[in-house]
This record gives sequence, C-alpha cells and structure tokens, in this order.
Amino acid sequence: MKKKEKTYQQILEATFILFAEFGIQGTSLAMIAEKVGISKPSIYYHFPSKDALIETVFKVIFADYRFDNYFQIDKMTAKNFEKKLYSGGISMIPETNEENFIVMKVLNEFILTAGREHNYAGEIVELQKDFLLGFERCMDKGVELGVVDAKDSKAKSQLLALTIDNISNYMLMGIQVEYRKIWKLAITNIMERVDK
Amino acid sequence: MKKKEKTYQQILEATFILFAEFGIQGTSLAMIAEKVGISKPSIYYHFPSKDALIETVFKVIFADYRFDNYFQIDKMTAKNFEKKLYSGGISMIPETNEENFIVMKVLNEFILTAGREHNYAGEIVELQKDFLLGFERCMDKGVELGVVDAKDSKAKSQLLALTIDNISNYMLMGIQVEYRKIWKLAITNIMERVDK
Amino acid sequence: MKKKEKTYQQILEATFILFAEFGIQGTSLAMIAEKVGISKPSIYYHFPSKDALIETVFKVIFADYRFDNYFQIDKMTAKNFEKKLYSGGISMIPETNEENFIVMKVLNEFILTAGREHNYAGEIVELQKDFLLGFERCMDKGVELGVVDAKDSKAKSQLLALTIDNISNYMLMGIQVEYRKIWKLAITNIMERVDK
Amino acid sequence: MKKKEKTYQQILEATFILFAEFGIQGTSLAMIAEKVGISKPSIYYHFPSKDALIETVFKVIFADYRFDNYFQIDKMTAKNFEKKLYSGGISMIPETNEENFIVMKVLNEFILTAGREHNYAGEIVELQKDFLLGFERCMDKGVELGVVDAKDSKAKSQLLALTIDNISNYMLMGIQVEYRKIWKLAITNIMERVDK
DNA sequence: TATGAATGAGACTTCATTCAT
DNA sequence: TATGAATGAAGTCTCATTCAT
Repeated sequence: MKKKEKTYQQILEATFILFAEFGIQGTSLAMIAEKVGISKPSIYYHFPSKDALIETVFKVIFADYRFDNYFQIDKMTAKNFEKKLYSGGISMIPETNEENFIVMKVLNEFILTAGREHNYAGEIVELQKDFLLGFERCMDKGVELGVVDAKDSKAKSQLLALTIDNISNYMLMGIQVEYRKIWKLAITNIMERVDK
Repeated sequence: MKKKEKTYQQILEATFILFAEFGIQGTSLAMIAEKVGISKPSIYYHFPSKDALIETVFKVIFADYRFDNYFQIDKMTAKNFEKKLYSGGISMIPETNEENFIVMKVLNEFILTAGREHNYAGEIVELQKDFLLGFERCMDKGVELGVVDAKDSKAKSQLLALTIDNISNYMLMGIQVEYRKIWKLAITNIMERVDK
Repeated sequence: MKKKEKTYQQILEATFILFAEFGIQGTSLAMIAEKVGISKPSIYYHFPSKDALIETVFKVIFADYRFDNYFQIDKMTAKNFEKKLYSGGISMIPETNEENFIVMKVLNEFILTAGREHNYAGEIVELQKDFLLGFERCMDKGVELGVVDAKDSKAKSQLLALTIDNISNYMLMGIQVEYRKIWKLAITNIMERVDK
Repeated sequence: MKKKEKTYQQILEATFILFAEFGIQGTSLAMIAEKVGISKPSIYYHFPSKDALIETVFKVIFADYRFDNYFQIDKMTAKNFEKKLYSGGISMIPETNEENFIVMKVLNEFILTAGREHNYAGEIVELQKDFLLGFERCMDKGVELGVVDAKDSKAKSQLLALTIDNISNYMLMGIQVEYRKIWKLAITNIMERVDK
C-alpha cells in the first residue's frame, strides 16, 4: 500500500517536471515512465488515462498556488502593511524560489491549454480570481487600516494582481526586469500619500 | 504566380487561426490542409517543412506586433501625453481589437514554446524588449516634456509594459477586469503630480 | 520471454527473406509486418528503428559468413589439401545450398549499400578481408605442407578468393558457369606441379 | 531540336552519376531535376516515366560495356597474345579508368536489381555472356595460335572472365588487391607452358 | 519546350491505450 | 502491483506522376 502511494507520487512529480520542460503535449507517457523507472502501462495502474494524470497534476498545483499561501492579511497592520505586501509579492516571484519556477511554468501551460480545452478553463479562472479577490481583500484591509485611499480600490487591487503576475511571466521568459523596484513602485502608487 | 501567392496566404491564415485554437503542437498539417481545401502534400510545395511554416507564421506576427504600431511617440506633447498613452494602450487590448485577439493567442503560444525550444526564444525576447524599450522611450519623452518625474523612470516604463501586457493576458483568459480603469490608474500613478 | 524472442526471430527472418527478394530499400516495414502477421508498430517494440533492424540483419549475416565456417585449415594435410580446398569452395557456392542463396543475395545488398552509406562499409570490408586473409593462411599452409610454391603466394590466395567470390555472383545472377571445373582449374593452377 | 537533345543528354548524365552515388531507388526525380537545373515535370517531356529513364540509362551502359571495347581479338598474334590479354584486362579495371568506376557502380546496381525485377535480367545476362563468349573466342584464338592448351578451354575462359570481373568488384569496394599480379597470374596459368 | 501547382500512395515513426499474465 | 507484447490512429514527410498553361 505504501509502495503504491510512493509510485503514485513519483509519477506525479516526474510528470510535473516534464510538463515544465516539454509542455503537456510534448510529454509522452513513455517519457514519464522512463523518468520514474517503471513501464508505460504501469502508469495506468495509478491513473486511468493521460487526461486523468494531467488533471491530477493540475489539481495539485491548484491546491498549492493560493493567495493565502503568500500573503497573510490577518497579520497586516497599518505599520507593516506596505512591508507585508511587498515581501508577499517578492516571495511569489519565480527567481527567488526554484520550486516556484517549475510551478509557474506548468501553470502557464495550463493557462494556455485552458483557452483551448474547457477542462480546466473554469478552474484556471477560479485560480486567477482567487488572487484578484485576495488583492481586493488586501486593499479593503488597507482602507480599513487607513493606509489606502478607498477610491478605485478594486482597480488598484487588479493593478497589483496584474503586476505581480506579469513580473512572473517576464522572469519565466528570462527577461530581466527590476522587479523589486517595479513592485515597490506599484505598491507605493496605490498607497495613500500620507505626506501630502 | 498569383495562384501560388494566394494558396500561400491561405495556408498561412489557416495555420494562424488553427494555432490560435488548437495550439502549435495541436495543429497538424492535415488540419491545415483540410481548412484550406488542399491536399496534405500540397503544403510542402509552399513550405519545406512544418517548422518552416511555424517560423513564417512567427515572423508575420513578429513583423506586425511592434510598439510603434500602437504608440506614436513623436506625436506626443505635454498636453496630449497622458491621452495618447492611454489610447495607445487601449488599442493593444484584445477585446477592443478583434484581430489582436488571435494574434495574442498565437503569440502566447510562441512565448510558451520559446521557453522550451530555443528556436524563437531570441526573437521573443527581442519582441518583449521592443515594448520595454518603447515604454522607456515614452517615459523619456514624458520627462523631456516635463510631465513625468525622472526618478525611477525605467521602473515606471517597465511597470507600464507589464500592466498593458497582462491586461491582454487576462482578457485572453476571459477574466473580466476593469482594464480601462487599471490602465488609467497605472498611467496616473507614473505621471508627475502637477497639483502637488 | 519466449514469445518476445519468437516474434523477434520471426521479424528477423521475414526481413531477411524480403531483403533478398526486394532489396533493403524496397522492403518496407509494412511488408515485414504483414509477412510476420503483426502490426507495423509492433516491429518497434522489438527494434528501435528500421535502421536498427537492418543493422541486426547485417550482424547476423556477418556473424555466420566467415572463412572458417567453410574451410578448416588445421585439418589440412599434404594429402588432402587440394581436396579440402576444393570442397570448401564448393560448399560456399549458393546453388548447392538454398540457405546460402538468400544469404548471398542479402550480402550483396549490403555490399552495394556499403559503397553509399558508410554504416556498414567498414564491416563489409572486414568481412571481405576475412576471406582474403583466410585464403592467405591457406596458401601459407600449402607452402608449409610443400604443396604450394611460395612464389606469389599472396596473389595466388587473392586469385582464389576472387574466383570463389565471383562464382557466387554468377550463380546469383542465374548465369550458369562450369563452376566445379573453374574452381578445380583455379586450384590446380596455384598448386605446385610436383610431377613436372 | 538541338536544345531538346541537349537536355535529354543532361538528364541521362545526371541520372547516371546519381545512380552511381545513391543507387537507383535512392535517386529521385527531384534530385535529377535539381542536378540538371530543370523542373521535375520537365523530365516527363523527355522520358515517359522513371522506369523508362532507368531503362534508357541501362541501355546506354549496355551499349558501351562490351568485350570488344577492351579486347581486340583480331589483332592478337602468338607473340603479343599474352600482352594483349593482359593490357585489355587492366584497361577494364576501374582504378585505371575513371569513367569505368561510375559505369561499374551503376552496372552493379542493375545487376542487383536484375535479380529482383525481370526487366533487365535478360539483358544483364546477355551482357555477362558477351564477356564470357568474348573470353571464349579469345581462348579459341589462343588455341589457334598455339599458345593455349585446348583442354578445358571453356573453363579457362570463364576463369578469366570471373577474375577480371571480380577484380573490378574489389576495387569498387575499396579493397586493395594486387590486381596486376593476380591478372598476370590468371593469364599465365591458362597459357600453355611452352618452356616445358 | 518547359513548368507551376497539386496530389494519392505510401514511407518511417510516435502515441495513448489494451489485455493477458 | 506491475509488465510484456501488441495495436489503431495519427503524425511528418517524400515520391512519382498529372495537367493546365
């Protein structure tokens, strides 16, 4: 029983890594089997089909890639708001975290696929909304704490979501941007100018 | 002569549309041939290989998707700077531009592929840099015109590039964001607060 | 395990026969599969590619077609030298042996191919040299036994090699030559005229 | 009219050279067209099919590769018999005759093909017989001139034919043999030992 | 006299999947 | 719990050939 669970995990992990490197369509069961060190049909013992495997991979990512994993709103105070927001964003950026890099790559695969096949479309959108809503809650908290102007707070949250999201994309493409400065700038811009 | 050119264009267009719908790997020569209404080997009369066809599609997009097609820096003045910047960005957004929708989808395909196969990687990066540099030139112009504070002007331009880029991505995914507000907000934020 | 080995052998044998009949290039995997009674992709379970299959066929022939399989030098004596040489040569000639006929045909295929693709060139030459050297050793033995004049013994051995080789070629082409007489004549000519 | 004839010859020549290099099956009409510098369908203006082209190539070779082109029996005398025989053979050997090298390669192609398709089989055999008969006439002449023992004269002629034929084969394969010595030896062997 | 454009047949190969063991 | 053996469908690509121009 333990062995089964182990192989299952190995298959998932191998698939995960291969998806990041070769894409979903570019990854064959043969490749996965070889990486795990099992035979091709063995995969069918654990997953009824390639599609099911894909979906499982998706769900695993889906489960982990959540706003609350990066930002803890309930720990935000007027004093640390800007700082928490800043460090949360930075922790999302692939470069800073190897694991993230692969996750993001596979995620991008799914996002692209989502536009074509409707299997994941819903969940992808849900995932993006999780972040959008997370930033909204965050802005609300900021307003509540008196560090963010209530005006256009929804657009502000979306701007933050977009920014952090695309910084990741650029990192993934290997384009170097001054992401700390950019993120800082984005945050500063949406915050109330107390000095005024 | 005309006939060849016509079929050539038909193949390109069909490929283009199919790439947008099914992805590069998900599009077979059989599908293209069927869509055009020719036989599979006929494609080889016009393109030496599938790779060559892919590359041509890529170059066509690459040729058109340029910063200067959307923003005309030389026509910017202190007075219309904000407005021009705003309208230029809006014109890039898929929803407002049917044609753009497909272009962006295929472009995304290439971007994803670029991370894996190094065929287009260089050109993709070049393309992204074209936009990054475009916004930089834009900020410089803004500084020159006295409507943008010189401080962190590079990070500002990157922020704008990221924002407009990712608004497109969200639209592609079918996630509705208040993109006009977001874009407005982004622009306002980077502009000098003359009222201060 | 046994099943695999069996199919493997069946593929090899079918390939062998088809090569003899239609040539290497003239034999498709479809033809092989049909002859064996399996599906085309099944061949790939046993051989990674057509080239690999070709090479295996080549090696099988290569392993069997050896001078020592036809001539046993160590059993030659002054008395039986001429006779052993004669019977060894005769046993090589295709007509006398159905199996040989196919082997020779396929071998000729490889020889022809060898001139073009350098895959087998080296081994083909090695094979020919095996026979050339075999006859040289044979002549040396003859000299040692005192039944062959040492003069030009190398040219003599080459003459024998050429003769037996081309008798085969003629048989393959269906040209009837008095091969027994020819071979006899060739042997007689190179032997020391003791009676003179 | 002249132009037509010229192109016709160019096609033949190109085909000839390509056959020698890539084999008959390995040579496509596209390759021929490219080498000549014309379009693929243009070949069909001069030859009704690839098979027809192949046959023409065959006939051209067939017309030139004749015993009488290398050996002039009517000029043989008792004195020069051995010498003429020797030089005639040497002139047939590819190494000594650049042109011959290609001819022999293509000829070998046809010989191999002949075993499979019955198109050329008859003519190939006829060609080989031309040489066999040539050597027979040659031996008869030798007998008539009193320099060759009448006994087994047919087998002797066949031995000579085989020998010179296979020296060519070895040269083609790039196996160096002492062909002058071999040929000399073969001739000496079949000649009457006048010194006895 | 030649070619531009196209095609049906078929080549090798890979894939996800099945099923008896 | 896993695999050995096999397969139908589909992929890219090449070939000899056709036909209107």
